[in-house]
Amino acid sequence: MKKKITLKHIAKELDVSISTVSKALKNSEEISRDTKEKIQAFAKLYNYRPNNIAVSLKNKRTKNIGVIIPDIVHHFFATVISGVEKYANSLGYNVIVCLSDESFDKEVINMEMLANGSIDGFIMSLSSETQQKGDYNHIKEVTEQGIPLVLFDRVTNSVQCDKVIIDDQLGAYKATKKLLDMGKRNIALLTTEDYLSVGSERTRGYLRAHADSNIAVNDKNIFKMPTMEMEEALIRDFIANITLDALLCVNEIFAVFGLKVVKELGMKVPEEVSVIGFTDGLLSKYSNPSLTSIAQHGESMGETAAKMLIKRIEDESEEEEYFQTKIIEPTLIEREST
Amino acid sequence: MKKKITLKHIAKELDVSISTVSKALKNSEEISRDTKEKIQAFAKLYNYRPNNIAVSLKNKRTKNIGVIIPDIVHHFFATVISGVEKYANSLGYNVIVCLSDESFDKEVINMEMLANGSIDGFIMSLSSETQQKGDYNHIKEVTEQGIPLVLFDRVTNSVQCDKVIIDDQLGAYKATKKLLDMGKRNIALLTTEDYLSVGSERTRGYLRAHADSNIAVNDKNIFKMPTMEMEEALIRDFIANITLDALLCVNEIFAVFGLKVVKELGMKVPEEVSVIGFTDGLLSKYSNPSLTSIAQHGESMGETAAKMLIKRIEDESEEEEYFQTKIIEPTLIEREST
DNA sequence: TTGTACGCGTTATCAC
DNA sequence: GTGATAACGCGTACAA
Repeated sequence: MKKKITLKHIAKELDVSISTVSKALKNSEEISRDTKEKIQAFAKLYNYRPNNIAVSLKNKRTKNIGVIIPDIVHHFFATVISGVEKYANSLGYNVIVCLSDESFDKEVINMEMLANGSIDGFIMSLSSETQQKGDYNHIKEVTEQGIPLVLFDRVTNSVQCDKVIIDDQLGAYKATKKLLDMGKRNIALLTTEDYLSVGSERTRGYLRAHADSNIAVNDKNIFKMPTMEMEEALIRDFIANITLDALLCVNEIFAVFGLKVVKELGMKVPEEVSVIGFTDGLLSKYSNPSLTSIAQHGESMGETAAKMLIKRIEDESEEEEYFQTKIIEPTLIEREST
Repeated sequence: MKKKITLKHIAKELDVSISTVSKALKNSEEISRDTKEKIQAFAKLYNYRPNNIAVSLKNKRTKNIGVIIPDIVHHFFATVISGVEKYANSLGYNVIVCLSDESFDKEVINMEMLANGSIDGFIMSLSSETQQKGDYNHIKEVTEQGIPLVLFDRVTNSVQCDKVIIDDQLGAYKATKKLLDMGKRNIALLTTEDYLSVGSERTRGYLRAHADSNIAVNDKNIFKMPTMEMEEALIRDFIANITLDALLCVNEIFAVFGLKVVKELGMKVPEEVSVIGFTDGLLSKYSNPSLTSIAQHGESMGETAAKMLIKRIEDESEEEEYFQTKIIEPTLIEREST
């Protein structure tokens, strides 16, 4: 087992000082060609690499980005991670992923863990429990310490920081409008309780589309799921007890399951009932019939968030405190279900 | 902006030495009650937390685990991450995720980046390109440095280390046997080239099941995809040019798409053609009809891997070099497609 | 009971 | 051209 080699080892072996080695490896002009060559050859031979931890301690820069998301199994979050990863890696940053599991406590613990020097900045999406409680002190503490933060997707006005979101209202509006224009008049909406920022925005878009078309909304056609959890029975009940000619869902899991229920109840898709979901993931693409859906562009969201964060991290002039909110436009992907 | 507070600050503020502060915060017996109380109160007030980086440098322990996977969008890998995360976090470890994107080079770069002190150990699944090249030097270097490593799912015999896999051969065997027992005689197999360890194992299971039942295999019924990529045209061609009464696929994306093609070609599922896939993810669960599939238990795989790794990390007695391979038994989940 | 000194690995400054 | 020294923040053996 050959242990990791350090500057000290090289120095001793070659009988020079540590600082000489350090400079030589940086190709400093101060060092003679001979010495440099000797040291560089030796370092290459033993595959010397500076210890990241020591460098971090010295520079007060870790080159790590902390990403906290509620859940990794949802396709949307996975794509965001992927986007963050790509951009961050290209600039030499690592990505530390923590899952809050939709729990306030886990979110707090993870943030604290990372905030003590492990990372240079955060990218996060709030857990549903956090949004429900409306308690953002753990986040404020972090920003007050001067650690840059970018919130995405599930955000809040209570925290001053950079944000990346999609225009959820517009997404829902577009989808609803399309359905209305197709002549649908009984569009069921399967959304979440209002404390989830995205749920309430999407509900708003649905309502606005109706208002714009001067079409009344039947309250019975709207169902707000208590959490992001799939509760099949609730969805079954909802759909079975209304008459609908279209179904709009706030995520693709709800959508694909809703689609299934609709078919089981004997309605034809898309002939009798059209279905549209949010998140253009594999589920939408490969469901049967394939789902028309509102793409949230997770990868580009992740990339944008990473870009904003790294800019903040590397920007020395910590003067200006104006924060930006980037809004990504959702896209309607039409498939077989409409 | 209140900067992060250090022992030094506290010491200066309270006019004691740094070591006194350090000891007091650890509730050392050496320090008088008065001093301890004073220091602890002050620390709590200013929300003191030790700097992880400094502690890491000192202890040569980062409490970070590096996870390298080919891809995060595949449901299977996402569940593994989730399993690793849960177990690791419960013991105070962070998880650093890197994606190799099925690329050898990215895999090497990421490993090197993390190996220089950022993590205490690796959990990884080989990229397809790495398996194809059969070049494992970057991995051997890491293990030779004494960094613990656990390989999962896509593994190789060329590297000596702990491993967690599912019994892929058995999984395919079970599925094939079931189909044969149902009277199916033209079972198409949609797999990958043999260089992918899981693909070749699954193919083997398929063949063994036929042999055990004394049923000849028609070579035309086996198609090996060149990569893990979905290439819709290839799958279409394959299925259109054979006669089949069942379809077995090595992952759920292939399966759900295969299902679609079969239906488009006018065959009824499951009446005329049965379909079974690997990976019991959301796609399988919510496809239409829902897919019978072989569960790989990703979450428990992740948890097992994390458990093995952390044990290795925390085990001081680096004597014994016997490595384990944990084999998780796949489960056949029966749904509507068979 | 408290403080001094040292080391973890690196880098930057300054002295020779 | 080379080397000694200090510093990043923490913890601990040892000295006072």
